Amino acid sequence: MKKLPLSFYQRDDVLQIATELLGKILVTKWKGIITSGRIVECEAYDGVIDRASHAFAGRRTARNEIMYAEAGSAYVYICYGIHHLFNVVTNKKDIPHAILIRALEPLQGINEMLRRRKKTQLDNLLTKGPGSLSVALGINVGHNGISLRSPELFIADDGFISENKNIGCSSRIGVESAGEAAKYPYRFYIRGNPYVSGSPK
DNA sequence: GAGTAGATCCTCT
DNA sequence: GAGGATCTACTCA
Repeated sequence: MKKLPLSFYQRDDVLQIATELLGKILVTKWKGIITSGRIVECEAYDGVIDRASHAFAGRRTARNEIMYAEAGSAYVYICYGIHHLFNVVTNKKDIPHAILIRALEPLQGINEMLRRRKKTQLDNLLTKGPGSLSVALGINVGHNGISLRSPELFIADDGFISENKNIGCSSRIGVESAGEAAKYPYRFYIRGNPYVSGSPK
């Protein structure tokens, strides 16, 4: 299992990167405690031309500044006052592409994830949905801007065979008010995986 | 099992 | 002052 190189994140095609992120492993290691999960669902946000993106039309504020930073950074922000959403920043500096990680399949540290989620038994809701997986992996806004190749938080490839992914594609979730952009087929997921959020298609 | 409402607070207008 | 890249519990069937 090895960390993804920066060149993985620095490419132009955010949709391509999003599909390739499926099957990769997101790992956090806070205070020596490792938790990890395989990425089974994500959504691409296509920078300034995507109305659903925080950076639509070049908006640049203190909150979304990280979207304009170097590829391979983590963009974490709070939604609805409660949920911490974890994004991967891609493309070159000053091009605000990002990919929202929406669901994981738990791998390591399941007991710790259960404790963080205040659950007693593993079910397929543990890391389903962007707010839930952030809690399970211990991610919060304090991690905004850190590198995805740091010792505490990184994305790795364990050789998951891409041909077996069986990738599904649909419109994004929770962006109904974004007009035309709400219809873009920018959500990608692994078909049949029980940890994918929303209704399976 | 499906549908709905409430939680809760930071950010930008 | 409004609204948001959501989750959960509760109702009803």
